[in-house]
Amino acid sequence: MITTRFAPSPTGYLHIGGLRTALFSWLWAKKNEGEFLLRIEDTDLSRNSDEALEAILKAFDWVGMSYNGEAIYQSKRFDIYAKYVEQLLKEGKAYRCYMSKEELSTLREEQMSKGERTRYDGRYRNFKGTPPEGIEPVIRIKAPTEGNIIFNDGVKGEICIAATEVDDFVIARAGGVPTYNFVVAIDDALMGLSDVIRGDDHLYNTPKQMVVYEALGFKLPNFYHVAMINNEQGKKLSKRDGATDVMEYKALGYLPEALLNFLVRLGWSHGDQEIFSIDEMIELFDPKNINKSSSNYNLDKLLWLNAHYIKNMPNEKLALHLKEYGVEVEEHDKLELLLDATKERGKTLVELANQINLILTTPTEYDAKASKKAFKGEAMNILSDFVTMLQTWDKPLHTPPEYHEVIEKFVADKEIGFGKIGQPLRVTLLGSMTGSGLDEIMAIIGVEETVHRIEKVIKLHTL
RNA sequence: GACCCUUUCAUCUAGUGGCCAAGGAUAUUGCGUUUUCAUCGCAAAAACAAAGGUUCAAAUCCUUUAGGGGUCGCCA
Repeated sequence: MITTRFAPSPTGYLHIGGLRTALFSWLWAKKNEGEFLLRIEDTDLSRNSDEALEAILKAFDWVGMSYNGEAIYQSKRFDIYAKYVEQLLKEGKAYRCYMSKEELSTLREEQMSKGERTRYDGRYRNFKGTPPEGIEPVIRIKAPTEGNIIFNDGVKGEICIAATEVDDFVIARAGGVPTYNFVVAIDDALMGLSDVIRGDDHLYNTPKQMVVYEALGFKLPNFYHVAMINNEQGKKLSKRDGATDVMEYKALGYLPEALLNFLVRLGWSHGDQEIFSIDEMIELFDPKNINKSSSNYNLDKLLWLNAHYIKNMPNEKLALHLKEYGVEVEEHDKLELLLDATKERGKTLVELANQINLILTTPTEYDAKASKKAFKGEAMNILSDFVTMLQTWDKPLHTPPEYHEVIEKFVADKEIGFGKIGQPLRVTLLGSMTGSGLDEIMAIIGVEETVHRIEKVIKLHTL
């Protein structure tokens, strides 16, 4: 049985890097028909916020990832942690340390100046005397003092860290609140995790957590440390790099399936395959194919994927998404035609919404460059004649081919090139020189609106 | 500074000693399709960080150097 988890701390929005590790964990659990659990790391009372937690849950919901059972809150488990602190104290595997913060920082400065990695020197490890007055002690765990701490990372291979690099770290603060590395190890063990997939910024926490596992006699899970996502310049992703909040991608018009496909290919691959449906990801994901090195975030690829998913999405479903972007077309009688005519022209739902609005609303502005080019010479007469032909047309006018026939007949009768009517008509209908096919546009808006738009232009240009 | 991780086209990546004078994808450029734009199709350009080894044979193994990242909290 594979059990994985995502363990965010509710101090901000869900970051795309966090979403990727969550995705990897989720996929691995799903693939093995195991469980994916959610744990909220809120042991730091002062930094938590309800809004942050809500934002994280909302982002999970948006991408369609769900977790098994109830979310676990560490803040509600303090009694459990306290019990284990007691146990370790009793067994002599942990001890009270009365070092003041001033003493600690002096020690660090000394070590730093000697060019050493800073760490606690163990001065209270075997302390038997009378504790100093006025100091509320912290609890430290006894870490091994010699040898190496070795574990086999599922991504990076064997990791070997000298025991001297791991100090007797604090497991309970003055006041008794337990610390991160202590509670993570306990919860991961108690929640029955088989596989811990996390960012490689946690690599150095692993030996510390192993000390806790060892002291408490817990079974070690498999660890996988996934390298970071950097910005396009290869530097650490920061707010200045644009969207790092998952929900921002929704606002920008990205489909969740595109974002997940993008993220799953950042640091993971399955041969040459680029497009993965959610089901395929679940079927094919395996942490053994996770890359060792960090990867750069690349907006072009995400955009391409998003365009791909828009193009291939059934129109009904697309219409549902579009509602979130202020476009109500579900009830439109030409829905299929409208979306088929526009969805290849929008890389994001925002762009697609604009394309649709361009067709659905009578233009109020006409692109200056386009109209200068299109509305010259005989253009108004040609448009006027075209109106006449539309109004006297005696065959049905509903589909694009039917409109196409009108235009064909028109250019044949007039003995003019397609461009003579095409350019002015396009600018007339859309206000711009580029966009969907004329036949489609007319079929969508109908004869009446077509005529209306042409007459509006003629009126503007004959005053 | 110390410790740990990492290094294939601009970017994401395939590649586990011979199938590699390195493959795919995005972006770029060109051509074609399209009355426009977009889509689509075809083509081009583009990389094994460097130096030493090991081997009949190295992108793949080893060493060193250089670059990038992470960690060194009574934060998580």
